[in-house]
Amino acid sequence: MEDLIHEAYGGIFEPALLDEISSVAKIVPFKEGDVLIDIGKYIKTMPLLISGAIKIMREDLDTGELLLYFIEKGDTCSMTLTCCMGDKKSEIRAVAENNGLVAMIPVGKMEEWMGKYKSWRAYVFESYNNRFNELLNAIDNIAFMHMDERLLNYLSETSKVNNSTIINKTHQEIANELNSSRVVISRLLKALEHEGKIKMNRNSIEIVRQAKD
Amino acid sequence: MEDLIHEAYGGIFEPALLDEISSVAKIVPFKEGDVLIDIGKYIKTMPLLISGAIKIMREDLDTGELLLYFIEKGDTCSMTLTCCMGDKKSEIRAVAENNGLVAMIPVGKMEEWMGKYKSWRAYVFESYNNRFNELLNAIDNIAFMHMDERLLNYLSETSKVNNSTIINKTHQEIANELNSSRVVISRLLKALEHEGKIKMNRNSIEIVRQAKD
DNA sequence: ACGCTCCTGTAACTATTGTTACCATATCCG
DNA sequence: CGGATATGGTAACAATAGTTACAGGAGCGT
Repeated sequence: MEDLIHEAYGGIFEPALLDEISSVAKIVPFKEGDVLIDIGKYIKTMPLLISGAIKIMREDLDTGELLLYFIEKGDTCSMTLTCCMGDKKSEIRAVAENNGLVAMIPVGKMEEWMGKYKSWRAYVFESYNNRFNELLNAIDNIAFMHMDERLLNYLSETSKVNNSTIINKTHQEIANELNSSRVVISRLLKALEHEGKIKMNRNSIEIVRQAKD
Repeated sequence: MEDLIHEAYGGIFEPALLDEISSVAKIVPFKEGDVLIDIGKYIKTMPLLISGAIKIMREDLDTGELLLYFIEKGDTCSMTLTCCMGDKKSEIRAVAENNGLVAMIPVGKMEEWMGKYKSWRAYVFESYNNRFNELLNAIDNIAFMHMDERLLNYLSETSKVNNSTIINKTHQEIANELNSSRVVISRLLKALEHEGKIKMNRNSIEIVRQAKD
C-alpha cells in the first residue's frame, strides 16, 4: 500500500510526507459509477487519487447535468479542499469514470501538513490552480464551441482517461454529460462517422482519428 | 491611506497584518476601462481591491469575449494569486468596470504572510473558494440559461456593482460581454422593455424591477 | 446647417440546437 | 421462444440565437 502512494505521489511530495500519508491514509477502492462526492454534502475526509479517473459534474436545478472535467492520478479536487478547510457543502458531484483507488486523508492532517510541509502547500496551490484552469477550459467549451466540437473533445478526453480508443457509452449517457439530448448526439455522431472520425457500434464508439490532428 | 485599507479589510485581517499592508502597499487609482491584468501577461504585484469594481473576462481565440464575474471591495482575483505564487501567465483579463482604488502588494510579502498570519492564509483560501464558486456560477449561466435570462442577470449584476439602477452601456458593449451579437441583445432588450422590466434610453438602460422578485 | 459617426430598430434569412414521435433492432430475462 | 426493455435511426417541427442588410435619429465637429 505504501508502494501505491509512492508510485502516484513520489515525484510530488517529500519523503517524510509520503511516509506520513502512508501511515494515516486509508486506501479505498471505487467502481465505475460510484458517487464519491455529491452536491450539498459535507466532506469529512480528503481523497487523493491513486489510480482510475473521476468525473466532476455540475447539476442544474431542473435536472440538467454537465461534465466539467476529469481528475486523474496525482490529482485531487479543489472543491474537497475548500470543503474540508472551510466546512462547506460541495457544489459539485464526483462520479467514478472507471475503477480505481483513492487514499483518504483525515481533514485534521491537511491543516497540520499545511504548516509542516512545503511540498504539501505547493501541492494544494497547484491543485487549486489546475482546477481553476479546468473550469476555464470548461467555460471555453460551452461558451465558444458548438456541440459537434464539444462532442469531439468529450470523446477525445474520455478516450484519454480510459486509456482506450473505444468508448463504452450510450448516446444517452453522452447527451447527459454534455447537457444535450440523445437525438442531437445521435445526429452529430452520425455526422462524425460520415466524416470518418469515429466508428459506431451498439454501446460503444471507436475513435478513428484523434481530435488533435 | 491606512484608513482605506482598514476600512476595506478591517474585518478580515488581524491588526498586525493590516499595519504591514499599510506600510508596504502602494495605493493605485484606476479608471473605468483600464486593463489591470491581461491574458498572457505575468503579474508582479498582487492587487487588493479597496473600492470600485473590476470585471474578469475570458477571451476566445477568434475574438470572442465573455464576462466571467465581477470583483468588489475586499476581494482579489485568485488568478493573480496563482500567477504570483507560481510565476504563470494570466488566463484572464481584468478590466475596471468603474473608478476605484487597489492596494498593490509585492509578491514576496504574499508568501511571507502565508507563514506568518493565519488571517492571511484564511483570506487566500477564501478567495480561491469564492472565485471557484463564481466560475461555477458563470458555467451555470452559460450552460443552463437562455440569453434572455443571462441578459437579465447581467443587468442585475451590473446594476449592483455600480450602485445604480441605470446602466450606462450600449447594446454593443453588452453583446460583447455576453459573447453575443448586438442585434440579438437589442431584440431581447426590446422584449424586456415590453415586459416592463427595463426602460431604454440612448446609451443607458434603467432597471425597473430587479431580476430577483 | 451639413456631413459624419455612433447607437438603436427592424426585417428577413440562416444555423444550431432541442423536442416529439415513431420505428427497427439488439439484448436480456423469464 | 416470446415479450419487455434498452439502444439507436430518422423525420418533422419548434425554439433560440446569429447574420446580413438597411434605415432613422442623436450627437458632434466644422
